[in-house]
Amino acid sequence: MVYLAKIFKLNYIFSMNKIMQIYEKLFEFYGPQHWWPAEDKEEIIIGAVLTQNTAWKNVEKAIQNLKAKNLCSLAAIFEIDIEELKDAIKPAGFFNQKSIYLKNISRFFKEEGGIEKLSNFQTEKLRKKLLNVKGIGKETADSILLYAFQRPIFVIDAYTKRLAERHKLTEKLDYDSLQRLFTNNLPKDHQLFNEYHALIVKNAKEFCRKKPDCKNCPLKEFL
DNA sequence: CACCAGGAATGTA
DNA sequence: TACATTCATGGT
Repeated sequence: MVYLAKIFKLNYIFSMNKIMQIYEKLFEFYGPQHWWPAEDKEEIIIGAVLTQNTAWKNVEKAIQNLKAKNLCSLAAIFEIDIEELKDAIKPAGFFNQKSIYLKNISRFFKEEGGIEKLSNFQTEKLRKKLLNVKGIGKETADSILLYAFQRPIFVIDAYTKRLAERHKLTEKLDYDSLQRLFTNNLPKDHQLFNEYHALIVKNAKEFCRKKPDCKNCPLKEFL
């Protein structure tokens, strides 16, 4: 029974919790989101840093600048002069810090022998290694784990927090509590976690930014 | 003009 | 542990 429930497309057979119901509603409304929007895993990792507290639109410009200079890889970022790196990522903001963060991450992957080697580590071990890199916090680490390494780790962001708040999914709104909430109420499926987080972002951008438009939101019935 | 965006590090009590 | 501050560009 529990095993069958892991096949999330059949989960409706069993009693669906609120977390799962919200996912079903979002997926029904928006369909698959095809995240992470990037050509390869290294671009995901780079984008994960660039998007820290930054509109994705600006990250896209920075990524394009990097690609135009053949800098959109960890090896290239490791080698390039940091001032030139700053110049390329400038549209994404916080370029003084992010240039250092990207250098740190590129050095980390170099020292660890690349993505292939790191793929051999268990998820929790890999997560701790990522968190040791200055510039990678919980959300960035989890984004990399989920979208680049395909690990079943649920990403919590400001949108997820606001969703849990508005729909009264829980009392405790800190990162770890929210992550446990979603993890404990969903089948541990990386593809499901992938879509769910992307759908939360999609929905927030469409109905919650600026003037909240709750009457047309697919989640209005859960308020 | 103010406010926010797919956060994290650092400092304070 | 629990908040407050700082970082910076570009869109609304």
